Amino acid sequence: MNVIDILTERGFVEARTHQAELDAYIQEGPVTCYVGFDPTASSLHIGHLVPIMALAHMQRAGHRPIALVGGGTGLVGDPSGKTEMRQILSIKEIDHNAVALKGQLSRFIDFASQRALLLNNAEWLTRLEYIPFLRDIGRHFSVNRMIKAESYRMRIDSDEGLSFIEFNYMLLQAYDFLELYDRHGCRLQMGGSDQWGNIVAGIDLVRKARKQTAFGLTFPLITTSSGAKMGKTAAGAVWLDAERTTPYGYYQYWINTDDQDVARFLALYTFLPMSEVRAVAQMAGADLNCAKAVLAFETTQLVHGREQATQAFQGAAAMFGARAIPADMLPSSSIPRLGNPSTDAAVPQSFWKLHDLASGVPLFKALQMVGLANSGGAARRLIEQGGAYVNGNRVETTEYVLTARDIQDQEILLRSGKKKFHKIVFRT
RNA sequence: GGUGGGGUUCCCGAGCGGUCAAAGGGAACAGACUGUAAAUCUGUCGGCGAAGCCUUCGGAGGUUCAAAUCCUCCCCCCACCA
Repeated sequence: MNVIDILTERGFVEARTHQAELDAYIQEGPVTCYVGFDPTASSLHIGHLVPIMALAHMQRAGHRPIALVGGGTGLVGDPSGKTEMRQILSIKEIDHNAVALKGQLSRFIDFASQRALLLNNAEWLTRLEYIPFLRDIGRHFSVNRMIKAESYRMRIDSDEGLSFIEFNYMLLQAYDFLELYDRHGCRLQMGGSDQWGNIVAGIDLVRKARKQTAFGLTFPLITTSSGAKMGKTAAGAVWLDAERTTPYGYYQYWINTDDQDVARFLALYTFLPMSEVRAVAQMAGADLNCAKAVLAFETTQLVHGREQATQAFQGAAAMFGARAIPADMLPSSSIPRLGNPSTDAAVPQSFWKLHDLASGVPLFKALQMVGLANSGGAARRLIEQGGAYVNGNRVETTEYVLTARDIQDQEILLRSGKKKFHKIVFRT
């Protein structure tokens, strides 16, 4: 089974060019492939996981992945599939972001001793000179063809239109491919399905400029069964950066996976063997919930490490009830299975002093302070609708005032709705 | 540069002098049902210690007892023309 087969089996492949030739090329021996990441934020989010995992699978199969941080292309902004023009970032912001992305990618891919490369296309793109670029690269591109590209169509048809700077994006990405071919013999580019046009443009450029065949592979856009884009919540994206999304929050995102998505996500977002993952597709009810715990644990562990994942798992047990994971459930997972202490260390918390409570704090105000409600009005509504709890007891009146009597074991546990908890810890 | 059409609360989108904190839908939140799932039904959905008041309809002025709605200037977007 070659790596393309593995990726296909696990649900990573939407489309690919030159199917037979690509297979033959992969069989020949270790290859070099790349995926680009635009540094539009200082953290990657769940939406980036598919390409990251794909690169990790490539490395595990003995190939050499290149993670290309788009320090140069980020200056231009990819319009592919976007309905609105991207905010153009400053060079300083992009450099800062590029550094942050490198750190996050390193958790999934081993960049030691050239086993994988981490490059920044600012290295070559920012040095380009306009006229030579037009003459050497630009002449290979047909505008007639470009404007027909699916990736541009949305914008060309839209009210907002497409600016010239964005129109150039395709050339720059194609040029990246050529550059990586020249420098590192890279002949395979992978990317999201919205990247198809850009990838094909690069393949064409390598063929025209170097008379060589290059390959492309795209990933499907992952949506949840309910149709939502992966990793989007009301609060925004789910980030890999622990400062933006806590490990507990990250774990919670995954454990709330739709029933129908569990097996698919285990295949995509963990390294658990497919023989075990397939069994999950038959599960329902309690078993399936255990599988969700495994999914949440494994994904959290990948990003935040074992200790943080364990704390998130135990925190969930403390809040929602412990759950024994059967030994034969996804046996390759290293999730703790027996005698789990349920510690709530990972549960969102804040620290108060006893005298903060001296004259009592109205509950609606506390809910707001702690972040369980966005405003006093929202907090009042929450209480009115019966969604506010203190130490597990539903609060009946908006007039409720927290006092020292509510403290249990140095803590007050607040809860909003069924699953949002916050712990106030009292220190003298 | 000319002509025409636009910019409304998180998003889409009605409103076109008072009854507008602004219809409807989506998202979101809460309740019921459950399994920290989905679907469904119900309620909520600018801010304020909740009384009434305050701030919102691209920006700045103006008319009026009263402006998201009328007028002036400006900014931005789109279409067609040049």
